[in-house]
Amino acid sequence: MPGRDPIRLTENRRAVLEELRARHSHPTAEEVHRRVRARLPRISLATVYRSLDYLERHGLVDTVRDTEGRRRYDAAGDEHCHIQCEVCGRVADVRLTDKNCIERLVEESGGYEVTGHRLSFRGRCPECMRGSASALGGEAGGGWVVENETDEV
Amino acid sequence: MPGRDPIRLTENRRAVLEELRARHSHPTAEEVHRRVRARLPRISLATVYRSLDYLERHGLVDTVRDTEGRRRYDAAGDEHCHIQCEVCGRVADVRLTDKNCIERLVEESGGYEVTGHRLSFRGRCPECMRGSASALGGEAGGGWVVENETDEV
DNA sequence: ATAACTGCAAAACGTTTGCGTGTAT
DNA sequence: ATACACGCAAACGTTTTGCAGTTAT
Repeated sequence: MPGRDPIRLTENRRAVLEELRARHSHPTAEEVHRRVRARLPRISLATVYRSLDYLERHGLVDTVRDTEGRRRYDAAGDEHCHIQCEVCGRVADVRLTDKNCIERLVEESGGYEVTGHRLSFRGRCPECMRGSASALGGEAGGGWVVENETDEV
Repeated sequence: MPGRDPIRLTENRRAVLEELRARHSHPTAEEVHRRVRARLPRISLATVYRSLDYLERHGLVDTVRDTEGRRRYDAAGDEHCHIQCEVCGRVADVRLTDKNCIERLVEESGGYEVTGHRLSFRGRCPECMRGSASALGGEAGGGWVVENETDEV
């Protein structure tokens, strides 16, 4: 954890961050690269990785592993879970009011002190339930994992 | 999903499966390979991967991604979540009586039909809370994801 | 005789790193 | 002058695949 040092937002890092903030589609590094290159054609994939890593270390970006083991990125915000439609693949945010109760549930049933959990959902989105076989908009993927840290102390 | 064809358990596949059943430590493929080689010194890593894949496709093995994106394997059993101690690294099972209520919670809050979720915990185990800086028994790792399918219809 | 299984080596994939150059949130 | 950031190419660790030989839940 970088202590109190300022966050240096270079043009590259800013472009990466703004891309993530523009759409919350949880892209892979390569997808970020492809999109950011529209603005900065000379940016390399390695720099995108380094930028994402930097932004994550400074708390501006959250990361997540998908079912294939790829890392996916999102601009950090208030913590929430995700749900991915198994028909069209699109990802949406889920806001649960009382998430922490499930941690307490575990503490009561074992001897553990629970410091964090991960939770994500799969399902069918309203549009796809209406039968419109739909856009297949979301980029690939097949299931989501979202970290929900209680650590961080 | 292989329809009704019989499950062919060769010596290699049986050894892999029995290794997973013997200890529920959620090893990586390489760890499985290392252990199975004690019984079958000539088995290759590729065969272990193919066996794990075969066993998973036939419902005998569950897989999970760890935080580094590696796949981890476990003999399929009644569904449960896991918790990993962040001190000693050991993994334990968590049995929640009323898991499905969280899916219903999401359905009520959005328009989604929820067909599955993933849930896993992190924390400190009873022994490590007693200060015994402990065995560091569990193999590496840093956070767990466990699939909890409601699909499967 | 047939189909499935296996070992080996090589490829593929996502991600990280070393190096030399460029830049100055 | 100094520290950081970057592009490029090569390396890395995990997983998959092509091929040729073997086995037979």
